[in-house]
Amino acid sequence: MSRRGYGQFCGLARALEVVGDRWALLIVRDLWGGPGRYTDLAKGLPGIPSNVLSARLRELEDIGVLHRVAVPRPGSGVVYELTEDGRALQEVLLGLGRWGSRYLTRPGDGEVLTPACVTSALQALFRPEAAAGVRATFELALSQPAERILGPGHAWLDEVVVHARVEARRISSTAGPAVEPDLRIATKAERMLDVLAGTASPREVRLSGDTALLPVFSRLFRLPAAPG
Amino acid sequence: MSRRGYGQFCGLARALEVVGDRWALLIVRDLWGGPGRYTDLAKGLPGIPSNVLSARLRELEDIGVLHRVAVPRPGSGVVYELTEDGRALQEVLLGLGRWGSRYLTRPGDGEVLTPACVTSALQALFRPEAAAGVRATFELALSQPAERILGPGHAWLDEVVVHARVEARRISSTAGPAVEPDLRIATKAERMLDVLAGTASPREVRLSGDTALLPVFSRLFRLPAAPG
DNA sequence: CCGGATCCTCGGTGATACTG
DNA sequence: CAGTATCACCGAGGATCCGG
Repeated sequence: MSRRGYGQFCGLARALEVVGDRWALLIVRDLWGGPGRYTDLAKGLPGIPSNVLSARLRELEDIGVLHRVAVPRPGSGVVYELTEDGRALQEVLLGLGRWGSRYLTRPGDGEVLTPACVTSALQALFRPEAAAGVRATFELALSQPAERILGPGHAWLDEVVVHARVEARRISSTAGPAVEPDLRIATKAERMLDVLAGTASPREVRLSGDTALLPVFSRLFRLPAAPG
Repeated sequence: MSRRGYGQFCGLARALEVVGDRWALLIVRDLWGGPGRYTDLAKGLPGIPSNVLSARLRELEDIGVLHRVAVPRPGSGVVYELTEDGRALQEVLLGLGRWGSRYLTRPGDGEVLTPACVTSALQALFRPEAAAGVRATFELALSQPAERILGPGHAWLDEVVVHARVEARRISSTAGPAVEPDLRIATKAERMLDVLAGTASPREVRLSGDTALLPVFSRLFRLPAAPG
């Protein structure tokens, strides 16, 4: 982190010098879904100081993890996009997210869900071996209580909607609603892990579409065992 | 990092809160080879302030990534050992180290090799598909120039010796010399990547044992393409 | 509104010295 | 050997302001 290195000729140390700064890897995560503009990133990273976001974007660009692209129209027009080196981080970050999800129980105080949180979780926890023969599109709508406020001026989405397409033992997950989901799952944000684990109470989950697909959906994912 | 979280209910964010602090992942890396004591860690992490090492160890212990074990004899007797959750980080860190190794060219100013750097690199860059039929023990001795000094009071190893056992398409890599290596490779630290890539000049490498195994050794590893 | 730049504060980090 | 104590410093946090 910082300009100060670790003094070691080591791939891991070098990686941490390059993307170990605070917020850096979350920026990379938020750009998985495609190019994003400064304001999109700021929205997906509630609480990041604007000067830090600005500094990280410049550092990550200098390093070659992302590059800025001028977009013709509309808007003032500059988006940030991952380079090939940046996309090469995806499998690593999925693994790190999978590891970290063992420390997730329910949203803590002041913790919110963002679309990138959900899409990355779906990809990280996906079990290809359990997806044989599954071919469906799922839409997930997670609502967050308005009380969960970070502070003045910090906006966040009161409902996070993402969708996932499962096909050929692979999953692709994108922010936003699906055009025609086979199953739509709506619940509170704090129930997300229960839905993935298959332990959610039916009374807490509102379904639309092919209801029988819910257990199919849950079996697609594996949550790591709790620590200890 | 720090006590301040990211405000997101996300596995990746949680992981970064837990092990994203500076030095934390390098401590985990240095404990792969087995339990180590405070002084061993300090030696393997040249430049880490003692208070930071102390703080990280306590934090990582609180979280459950490692735990301290009282060792009967000899010495005052306390070693740090990875827990199961800590060992679960290995594959992730190998991936991160593999990603970061694309930014390695040669040791920069003030950069040293440590045994953990070399053993983790061997494991990270190993290609199982290229190890079919290979069954051998290699010893690697990398010498570092004495001029590469970090500062007063910072000791480091002037020669890093590790060994690797390749068998059944797997590699195990350990610090220290091998009991009876099939091939011993000695060169300067700055030539390490050349040896792994198979592009080292024969004049720069001193071999002992079955010399014909050198190309076999080099083909066991793949270095990522340079960035850009 | 977008894309930052600027200013200030606070606390983690780095470096050194010291102790059970 | 295994840390704790102390202090300077600089990056992160937080708010505000500015040019297109």
